[in-house]
Formats: sequence, C-alpha cells, structure tokens
Amino acid sequence: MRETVRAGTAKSEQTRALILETALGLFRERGYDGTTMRAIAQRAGVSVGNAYYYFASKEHLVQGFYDRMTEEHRALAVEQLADVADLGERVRIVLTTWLDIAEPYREFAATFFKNAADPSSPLSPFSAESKAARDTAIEMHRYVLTGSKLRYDAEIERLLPELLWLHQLGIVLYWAHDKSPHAERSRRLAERTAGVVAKVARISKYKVVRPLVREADSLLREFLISEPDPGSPPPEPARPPEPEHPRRPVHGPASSG
Amino acid sequence: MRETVRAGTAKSEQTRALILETALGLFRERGYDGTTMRAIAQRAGVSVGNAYYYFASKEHLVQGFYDRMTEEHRALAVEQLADVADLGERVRIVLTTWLDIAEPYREFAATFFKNAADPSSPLSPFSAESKAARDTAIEMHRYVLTGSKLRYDAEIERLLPELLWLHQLGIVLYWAHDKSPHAERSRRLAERTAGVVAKVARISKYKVVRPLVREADSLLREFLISEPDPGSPPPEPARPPEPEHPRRPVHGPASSG
DNA sequence: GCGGGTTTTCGAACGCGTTCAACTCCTCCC
DNA sequence: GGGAGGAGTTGAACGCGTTCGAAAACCCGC
Repeated sequence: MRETVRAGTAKSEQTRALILETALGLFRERGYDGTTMRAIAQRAGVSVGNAYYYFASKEHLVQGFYDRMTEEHRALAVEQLADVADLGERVRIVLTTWLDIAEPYREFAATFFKNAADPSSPLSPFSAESKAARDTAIEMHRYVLTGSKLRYDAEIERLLPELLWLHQLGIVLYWAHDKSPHAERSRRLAERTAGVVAKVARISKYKVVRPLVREADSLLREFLISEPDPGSPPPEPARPPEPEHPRRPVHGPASSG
Repeated sequence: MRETVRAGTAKSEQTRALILETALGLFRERGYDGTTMRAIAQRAGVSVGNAYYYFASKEHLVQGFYDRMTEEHRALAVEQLADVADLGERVRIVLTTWLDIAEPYREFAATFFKNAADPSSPLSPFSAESKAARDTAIEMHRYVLTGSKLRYDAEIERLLPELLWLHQLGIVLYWAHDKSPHAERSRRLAERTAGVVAKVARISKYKVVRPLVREADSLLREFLISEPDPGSPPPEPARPPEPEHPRRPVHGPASSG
C-alpha cells in the first residue's frame, strides 16, 4: 500500500498534469462549453475514461484553473501592495489586480462562475471543497488590512477580512455579468466601493455605529464562518460527508497548494 | 400574419399551458435534474419537439414556475403586512413569507437559482428579460417601506427599495446553499438581518453616516439601475443579439403578467 | 370543396457529459 | 519468474438536452 498519496506515482501524476494542462489550454481557446471532454482526451492522447479517472467531472477540471488564477492574483497583489498604506487604496489594488488577472479568461470565467454559483457544485465558494481557497482569500484580505495605516479596534478588525472577502465576491459577481469593454464598469465599481470600504472602516468607531458593528460581527460568525462557538452545538451533526468521487478514489493530490 | 400575438390561438395556448403545467408538476415531484424533457412530453401527451416549439429550452420552462412563485409570495406578504408598522418586522415578514412559499420547491429551486446565476441566462435577476420581475420585486419593497412608521429622509428613502431587494437576493443566495432542515438557518438569518436593516435605516440620519448614504445612493444609481444616461452610448453595439429562440418564434405570450 | 401558406406536431438523430465492465500494466512478495 | 492484486487505461454504451427536416393540421380567400 505504501504512502504513495504524497505525489502519486510519477506516471500517475504526469498523466494527471497532462490532462489538466490540455484542458486549460482548450478552455482558453474555445471557452468552457466549447471544450468537450472528448476533445480534451483526444488532444491529451488518452481516453475519455482516463480523464474521468483523474477528474470526477468537467467541473473538477476547472478547479485547477481557479487555483492557478488565485495564486497569480495573490502574487501580483502582494507586489503592488508594497509601500501602499492607505486602506482604500489597498482594497482598490486587490480588486483591480484581480480584474487584471481574470481579464484574459473573461468569457470562460463567466461560465465558470455560473457553475460556481450552483450550491451543489464543489466550485461554490461556500462549499467544503473550497474551504482552502476561501481561507487563502480571506487571509489575503487580512493582509490588506494589517498593512494599512488606518487604526481600528479589535472588534471591527476581526470582522473586516470576511467582509472584504464578501465584497470581492460581489465584485466578481458583477464582473461576471459585465459586458462593458475591458470590464470598465467593474473596474469603476471596484474603485468606488473600495473607497466606501475605507469610509465604513473609518466611521465604525463612532458610537452610533458601534452596535451595528457588533451585530454584523455576530452575524458573520454565525452564518458565514459557521464553526459554531463551543456552547451552541451544531443542530445537525450527522450530515453525510458528500462523497466527492463516488466510484473510485483520485490518487494524485490536488495540483496546487 | 395578423395580430395573433395577444393570446395565441385557443389551441396553441392550451398546448402551451398543458406542457407548462406538466413540467411544473414533474419538477415538484422529481426536481429539476430528475425531470427529463422526454418525461414532460410523454406525460403531456406530446412530442419533445413540440415542447421545444413552445419553450426554447428546459430553463425557459422554469420561468413559469418563477412567475407563479413571485405572485404567490406577493399575495401572502401583502396579507401578513397588514397592521404591521415596525420596519424591521415588515422586512422580516417579506423575507420569511418568501421562505415559506419557496419551501416546497426547495431542491428544485436551488437548481433553478444556479441557472439564474448564469449571466447569459434569461433567468438571471439582472438580465433584460427579468426587468419586469425585478421591478415588481423592487416595487414590493417600496411598499414595505411606505407602510412602515419609521421616518427617514428622501435621500435614504430613494435608496432603500433597491437595497432591500439586494438584501433579499442575498438571503435567497444563502438559502440556495442552506441544507439545514426547514431552512432554519436561512430563517434565522432573515430574522436577524431584518433587524439590522431597520437599525441601519434608523442610524442613517446621523451626521457621520450621511456621506455614506449619499455615496451608496450614487453607487446604486450608476451600477444597479444602469440605464446609461444618454451621452454615453453603448460602446459595443454589434454584439450578436443572442437569439433567444433561434429557429422559430414562440407565439403565446408569457403565462403570467 | 380547393389550393396556398402558415402554424403546429412529430420523432429520429446529434453531440454532449458520464459510466462501466473489461483489459493491460506495474509492483512487490514468495 | 510467477502470480496476485491494485493502479491505470480503454472505448462502447447510456441518457440527457436539443435540433431538424418533414409531415400533418389548420386557416382563409376563392
């Protein structure tokens, strides 16, 4: 049996990577719907069945794309965030770099985010499978905040990363619907809402707003993070664990991360 | 040629209705994915081709469901809103009545909202095709506001209906992902956020929050309403017009409205 | 009734994502 | 080196949404 889980056998990992690369290439060339599993298999020189041995569905192939894009975005954003202290500006940078990275995949990504909106899809940003990617994204927003010169108290600081992440989701959603050239409208939306975010953070310390902040924090804890704090036990612990790959296991580990 | 568009011929309209009713019944029984076009056609006693003569796709059949649900919701909400003056309570009622109405269609509706999230889908809440439904929903939220005893100034009053509508979209999105029994979590979320909405409306008149309200209003005008003001013409007029029903026209009008 | 055009209906066929039983290949122990 | 058993691979087959050419039904002026 051995602990071959680490990187799979060399052969296995190679085939898996080959299929993924081929798929991403075709996605770029022909879009998501324009790319058939048969075409992927043919260009990769394998059988369709083999593709399904490594990827449970066509959607799962797309996870590879998503991971890659996320990593590219992180790198570019971190680079541009250096020496920028203003919170609004930092938020703006995170959002616009994302739009830059995503631009070449515009049409494809739109289809992708459609599928991601399916609650039952593993690509959904709220799904268990996406937890790693989600945490990464939230962590990134935490980084945006800690690098800012703006001071705010612990309460809102705890709240903001998740809030910023939700904000980004909103922008992405808008972008997916945006048909303006170069996604100008989305860019403008990102820039303006980035300013609003900073304004909200600034205002949040005023007394009239305080209860609202506390309430928002509590809401996010309960409904977004949903690791219930010890004391309010989860009402339904016995949920079946969503077999991701029902028939046979995928042997190689995730391609990224 | 004649102006038969009004209600189609009696026969035609009858067939269309038959197919739609059959489809909705099957959707309820077996869910969206569990219902095949062949099954719909068979139970309705027509051919698959005939179903496609009246409905351009399986998705289009679902529009009928959506219209009906919206109308049911409106009726129930208006009924329960009578004699309720508190804004938070009124918002809560609108949201929970929606959850009540949607409950029987839980599994089906989730798949439905997946498709609705597709930017290119006519079911998208932001699409041109959905404008009527969208306006109706926003109008309903305006009604929620005017019936409330809470006083707020013109600025926020103009803003709130759209904001409430977005709020509802958020709840629906959460609900689509919610797997808790009877959608309890969504219910709780609706109840709590309803309170937050009222709180926000109450706070909005304070001086520190004022600029934020103005900014939010401006944002909604620009990015949500999005009738581009004359002067900035649509930059890419030559996009192929997305033939909704490429082969032949649908003769009957929409089933509702 | 009759001929024409239009509207409505049909069902075989297409291409798709996905599944499955069968096969080959590899590895490792005796 | 033999063979047992898992890992890797195959391609035909399934059921689906959708399309299409053609036929039937209908309508209406003659």
